Order: sequence, then structure tokens, then C-alpha cells
Amino acid sequence: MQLDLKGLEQCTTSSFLSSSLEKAYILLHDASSRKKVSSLWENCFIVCISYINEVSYFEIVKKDSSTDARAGILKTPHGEVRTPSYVVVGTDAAVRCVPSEELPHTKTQLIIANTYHLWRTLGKKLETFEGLHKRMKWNSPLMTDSGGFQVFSFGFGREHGMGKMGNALPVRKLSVGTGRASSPADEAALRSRPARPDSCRDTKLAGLRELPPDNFLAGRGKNLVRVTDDGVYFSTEDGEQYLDAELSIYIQEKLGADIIVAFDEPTSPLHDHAYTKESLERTHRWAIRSLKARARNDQLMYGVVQGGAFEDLRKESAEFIGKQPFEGFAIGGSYGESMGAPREQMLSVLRWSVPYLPKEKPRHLLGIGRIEDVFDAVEHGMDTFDCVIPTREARHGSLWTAKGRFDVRKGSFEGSREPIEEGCGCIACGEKNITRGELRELFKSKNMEAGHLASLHNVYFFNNLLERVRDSILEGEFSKFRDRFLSNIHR
RNA sequence: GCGCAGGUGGCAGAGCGGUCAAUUGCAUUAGACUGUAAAUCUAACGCCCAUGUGGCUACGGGGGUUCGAAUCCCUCCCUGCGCA
Repeated sequence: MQLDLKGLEQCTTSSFLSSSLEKAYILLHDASSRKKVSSLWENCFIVCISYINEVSYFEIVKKDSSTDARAGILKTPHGEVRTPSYVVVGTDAAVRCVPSEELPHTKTQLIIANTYHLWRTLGKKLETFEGLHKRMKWNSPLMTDSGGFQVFSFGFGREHGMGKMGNALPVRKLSVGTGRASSPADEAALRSRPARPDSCRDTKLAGLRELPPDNFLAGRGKNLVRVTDDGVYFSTEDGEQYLDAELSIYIQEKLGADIIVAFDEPTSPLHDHAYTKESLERTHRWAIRSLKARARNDQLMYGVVQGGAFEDLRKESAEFIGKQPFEGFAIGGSYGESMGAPREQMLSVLRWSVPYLPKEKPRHLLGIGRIEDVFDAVEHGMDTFDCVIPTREARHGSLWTAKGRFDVRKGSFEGSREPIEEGCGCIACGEKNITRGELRELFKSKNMEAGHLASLHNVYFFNNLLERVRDSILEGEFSKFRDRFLSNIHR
């Protein structure tokens, strides 16, 4: 393959962008020539590749005729993901309660781990980290979230008890969620504080060490996050830890997942328009910075749409983010009922945002994943969605079936000889042939096996559901399948 | 038989003169969980009306002291341990 690298290097970035897309495309897909390219240019190429209309890493196989649902194939260095697909959450580089060798039996295709938590636990070890795939013994597609969600969950979300037991709602008087500021004056003072010491900027993992189990979280309700335009300060037992777009991307590159996410600040439907707009503009600046911070070219980066519960802001955000050279797009700040938003709000968010996202690129819905939500998301053109529900609720005794969810710990299941779900192909139902009565006993005796079996079932259930959704799209029967499935769910 | 220690709500176990319908844990019941502060959390848990700084019955049985007893005294019953 003949390539005029010299010529490329002489042109300016803007002319390069406009005139050399094809060459860039070739370069990116030719390993031997890629090595010849300096890292400076490499960044540039990554920007270029995303402008190319023909997206090579995502193929839409079939579009639904009556909805925006689509079935596709997402290609990553560690294999393909057939979409729509559930993304199983493995925050700390492990799917809780499910050993990695059992994951293949759960139909899991893609796992998402968390930048913030791994940054905190690994600390300086990140410099020589062997990569998530190796660590997790998972040689299939992986994704990392940017840590942006923790900006919300440790900050505003924590302060207002959102998404947790639903106990702090409703919130009437809102602060703007900028950390410990208790008045506008305080807030201004906090924002004007220097972003971070330069030493921290130089050594990206400065100040980090391996941590004992987190105790700094003890106590509830305190906002542990201070957001500045530059980045975010997390209050930890080691003092404040600074995270920003550059560091998040740096960490995500060290972690080495196949898909990474731009650093963002989620807002809540409880935030007012003014703050949501301010935050959204910050998220947009962070998105650009995330793109510029890239040093690897073998990861897909998703930009995140925010905008809270406001139509104009969602559109503004989707339009802005949608134009950026990301390989995929995520919609963030979508909330279920527990986040203080009616269910319809999530639908609105999708309706407002999705039309502005490039059709040919993959779309991810962050943090959403109950049955009805999944159908809604697919119907509105989303390809992947991660959610904690299958694993968390499994550990808490809630089992998902096609007839709805039930709490296996209830007394009514004592001695029950019924399987978790008739005909289910998961290890718990199939190979181990566990009954509801046995599972209840395990939960009651606090046997670790309880969470394990329940997780195996729930993870399988959602992956299997999405497989059936995918098949229904391929067969042109999506709406029919959706209606039939939803009508069988008992409340 | 004597000595010692005990008998408290489904269980375990606090309380040892008023603020005790009684701490706490377990159990039970109900609810929650949506980019994992979570194998977790919240609530109810004597009975009755259910509006309450509401009524009633309760800390082995009976009796007593006291304005007032789960708490002090007497007595009976029961349990455990030790000694005969």
C-alpha cells in the first residue's frame, strides 16, 4: 500500500481534515502503516475516521419497518456484539457474584466497568496495568464508563438520596449541585478556586495509592463532589481527588476496554434549566477535551448527550455531541422513576435526542434496563444499554422472569418446588435445577450461593430477552414480539 | 432438701422505682433498587378505635410497699448449676 506520509504531515489540520479523509481511513485500517504515523498525527486520524460516512465498526443488518428499532453488529478488537444488546455491569472489573468462567453461559456479550472505581482501587498500579481483559479473564468486548456518573452519584445524587431507596424525594429546594457550596457566594468562591496543582497535572496518577475498603463513604447525604469547569474534585478519605476529561481518558486507555466514554456531568430532572444548561455546556467542552486527549486508536469512544428534562437542551446537546467525531453516542442522565422522573420522561429524552445522532453509528443508553425500558429504548433506535438492575436485584432476592419480577425471599416461596422460571436456560434453572424454595432457603441462611444463582439467572434473563428482541427485529416482528411480551407481564 | 443464678413481647437478650408498650439482634410482613456508596436499604411488628401528648391488657402466678413497680418486699410455681 502506497502512502504519502510526508505530504500528510505537511498539511495543516484543517486542510488535512477536508482533503485527506480517504488516506486517513486507509492508514487507520492498515496496521503496518499505522506504526509509521507519529502519535500527533494519530490523534488527527482518529478525528478523521469519524467523519467518514461509511462506518466500518458498526453494521446495521436490519431496520424495523414500523419503529426505529434496528439490529446490527458492533465490531470490536475483542469480537462482535450483536445489537440490540444488554451490557452487563462489572463496575470493579468483575460482574458481581458471577465468576468470569460462567459468563459465557449467561449469553453476555459486552461488559461495562467503571473508570472512577478502578482508578480509586488501582491507583498508581494503573501505570503498569495489564488491561481489563486480562484482569477479568474476559477475552470478549468490554466497555468502560468515564467516571462521569460518579460526579452525579457522589454529588447531587447522594445529597438528595436519588436512586437509592427513593427516600429523599421529593426535593423542593434545589442547590445547583456544585459541591459543598451552601450559598451562591460560596459557590462562586468554590468555582474560582484553582483547578488543581500543576504537579497533579504532570503525573496523572499523583497522590493515588492502593486503597483499603472505602470508609469515606460512611454517612449519608453529604455532597462529596466539587465540580469546576476544569474538572471534578471527589472528597475521599485521602482528601480531594481530582478527575477530569484528560485523566478519565488516560485511565480508560490504560484499562484498555474496546469502548470508552467521554467524561461528562450528568444532571437530574430536578436541576433547573439554568444549571442544566451550564452543566451541559461544560459536558460539551469535556467531550471535545476527551476527543483531544486520545492517544490510542483501537478503542471506540462514545460521546454523551445530556440536557436533563428540557427539550431544548436535549436537542442542543444531541445536535452538538452528534456532530463530534465520536464513534458512537450515549444518552446520559436518563432516569427511571426512582430518579424523580416519570417514566414518560425517559421516552421524551429519547425522542428529543435520537434524531440528532448519526444513524449509522451505534447508540448507547446509559444506566437504563428494566424490561419496559429496554423495549422503549430499542423502539427508539438505541443499540445497547447497561444497567445494574439484573445483578443488584439478584443479590437482593428479586428474580426476573417473562411473567414479571418476584422476591424469592418471601415466605410464600417456602418449600416451593417451582423452578425460578420454567424452561429457562440459565445455569441455575437448567444445570442446577434450583427451585424457588431452595433459593429462598439460601437467601434466608445468607448463603453466598444465593446471590450467585440469582445473578446467573437475572443476567441470563436479560441477555436472552435481548437476543429474542434482536431476532424479532431480524424477522420483522419486533412490534408483535414487544406487545406479546409486555402483555404477559403480571404486575 | 439446701445454696446460687434466673424466669421480659415468636426467639435471643437489655432494662432494675417514674421519660417503658418496653433498647437491640434474629425471625416475620411490606416496600424500594435503572451509566453499582448496595449480596443492600427503608418501614411495620401486644390488642382496639384508628382522629390521638387515644383506650386497653402486659415483663412466670398471687399478694404487698409506693402518688407511681418489668424494676423493691413476701409467697408460690418453673428452669439451670452446685452441694447433700
